[in-house]
Amino acid sequence: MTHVLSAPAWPYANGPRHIGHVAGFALPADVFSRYSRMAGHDVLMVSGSDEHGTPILIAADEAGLTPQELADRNHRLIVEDLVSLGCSYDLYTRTTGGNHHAVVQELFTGVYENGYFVEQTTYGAISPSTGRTLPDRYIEGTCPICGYDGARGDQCDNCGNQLDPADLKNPVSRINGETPEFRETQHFFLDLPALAEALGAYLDEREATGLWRPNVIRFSQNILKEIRPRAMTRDIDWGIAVPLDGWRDDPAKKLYVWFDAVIGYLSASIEWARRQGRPEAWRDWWNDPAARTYYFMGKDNIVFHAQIWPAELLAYNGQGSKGGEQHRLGVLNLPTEVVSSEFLTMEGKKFSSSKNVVIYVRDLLSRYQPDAFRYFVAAAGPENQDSDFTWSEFVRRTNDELVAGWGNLVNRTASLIAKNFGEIPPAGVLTDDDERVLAVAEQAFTVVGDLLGRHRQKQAIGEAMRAVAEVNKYVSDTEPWKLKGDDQRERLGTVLHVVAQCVADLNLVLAPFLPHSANAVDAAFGGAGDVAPMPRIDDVDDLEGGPGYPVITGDYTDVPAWRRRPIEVGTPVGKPTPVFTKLDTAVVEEELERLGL
RNA sequence: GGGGCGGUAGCUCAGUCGGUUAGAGCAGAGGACUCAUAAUCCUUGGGUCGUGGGUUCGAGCCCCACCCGCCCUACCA
Repeated sequence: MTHVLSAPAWPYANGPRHIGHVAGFALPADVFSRYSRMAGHDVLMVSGSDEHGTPILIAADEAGLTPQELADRNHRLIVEDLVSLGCSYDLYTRTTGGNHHAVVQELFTGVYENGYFVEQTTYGAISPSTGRTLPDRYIEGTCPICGYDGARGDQCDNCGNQLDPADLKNPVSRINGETPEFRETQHFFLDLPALAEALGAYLDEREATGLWRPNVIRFSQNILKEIRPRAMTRDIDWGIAVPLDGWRDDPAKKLYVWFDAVIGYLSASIEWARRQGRPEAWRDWWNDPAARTYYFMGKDNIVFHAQIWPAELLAYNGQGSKGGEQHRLGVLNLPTEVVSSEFLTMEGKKFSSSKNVVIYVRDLLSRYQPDAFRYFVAAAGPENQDSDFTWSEFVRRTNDELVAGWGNLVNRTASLIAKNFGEIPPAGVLTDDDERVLAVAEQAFTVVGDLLGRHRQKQAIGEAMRAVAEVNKYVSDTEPWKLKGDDQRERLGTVLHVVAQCVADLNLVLAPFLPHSANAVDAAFGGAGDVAPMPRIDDVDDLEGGPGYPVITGDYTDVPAWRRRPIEVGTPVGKPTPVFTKLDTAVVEEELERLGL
């Protein structure tokens, strides 16, 4: 019984999220969380919408909304999508909440008091009309190297060189066309060099566990070599105030969005505890060194989770080369494991909303079952390397593996039982074949559980499906439909009892992957249909008096244990309706057309 | 340009410490069965392991170079 923090990345709220996003963090984290709860751990799964930063401002301007209005709208959309997918967050909140602001300022203050912020003057582009930082990528001009006139401030798309925006000829803002002003400005930099030694020691210790994916640990070690102080404030009017005199009331200076976003894991844990009425309960996951904390994200976020976030924690803890003191939140745990996925592409291309190379979560869920998509992601997602979502492969996986493999086993089993007994029959004497297939199903808990604990979900679901195939084979081999007549009645009951037990076992094993259908399968065999608890949306008040907002939460304490649960003889089983929908292969054409392919 | 990861059957991928004849699923071919959403089960063909060198008794695996894809190298998130 361990405290396990499951921390999926915070979706950015500048628009609805596409399937590539959820494939990289929300779904793997949910599978892991669901499994961990069944395995008996105290799981806290927290995340939320990331709502600060320049892209939100720009999207709001384009939509004619305030940033808060835009964030409100997208937060609600993302909440609905994640609930539709069945992601079992204990709390899914947002970074514009009052609690988050307070926790971020506490972290900033602790880091500041420990001496890990250095104030530096930088030279950067500012929009004269708004006073906002103009990030490099939002400046356009003529490339000083090749003369291409559509070069971005960070890089020229024509010659590929990296640029300094101050060197661009005729620089203009891509946002409103005005000429940016390059001027000096004061910012707080996180003193990463002063934390580098502690970070290195931390990564060495993590590497020694052998648990991190090799590319993640190697990459993390590598970026440590060229570590520099990094600005943690911005010239922007949308974000969290810098809690220092002279800064606090400056409307044009806010904390850098990434400084606050990663703190969300902590603030959401605290928010969860406060909403539980047990305001100190979060400490079990954050102050107890025996707790384990797992962070799920795409590979582009490794630097923020394996360097910036641990650095913020070390600085707050006073564990860098400058020392320091403990603060109100105590000594906080660094990530046990940074579980980074690769990228999902779509029909061989990178996702791009602007080019219509995109499938939004809600579009997919409006036409297909959430578990069909969850199956695809678990079996063919970007766990270790980039993987490609194609509609033909989605249809094939759904029809040939989910429907024809697992769905068919469920259906034929329930059908045979309904037809012959109408309830779970008792088992008589077991043959070697009976014992063998029962062992396969029971061993699936060990095999699949071990893989899930090590974040090898592809292999895990593969092993589960291999067990499904073995049980299908057992049904074909024993031919229960041929066992007619009174003298074979007991044998028929035995076979069907054995298959029903195997189906019940595998249904629990598959529940982390396929929670919606796990409940449907459970119900088809006379259960309560509650083996996989589902999240819900609550509209809550802000804890610091701000406007209320929707959150995802749920009660997941009452889950079946990760082991065989003997089926009960006499449980009524009626004629089943198929759990999974077989897809017409014509949908491939339809969907490709929708994408203009 | 620098750093990292990957390239294995038509497709998607596995391949442990260097060790016998490189595996699985799907697709293809043939057969069995009829409980089941024409699902299931059995048999079977299919490979210059990106390219070229090297180390070794032995290389998919280790070393070097190159080609291709992706990520990072940003004040995007």
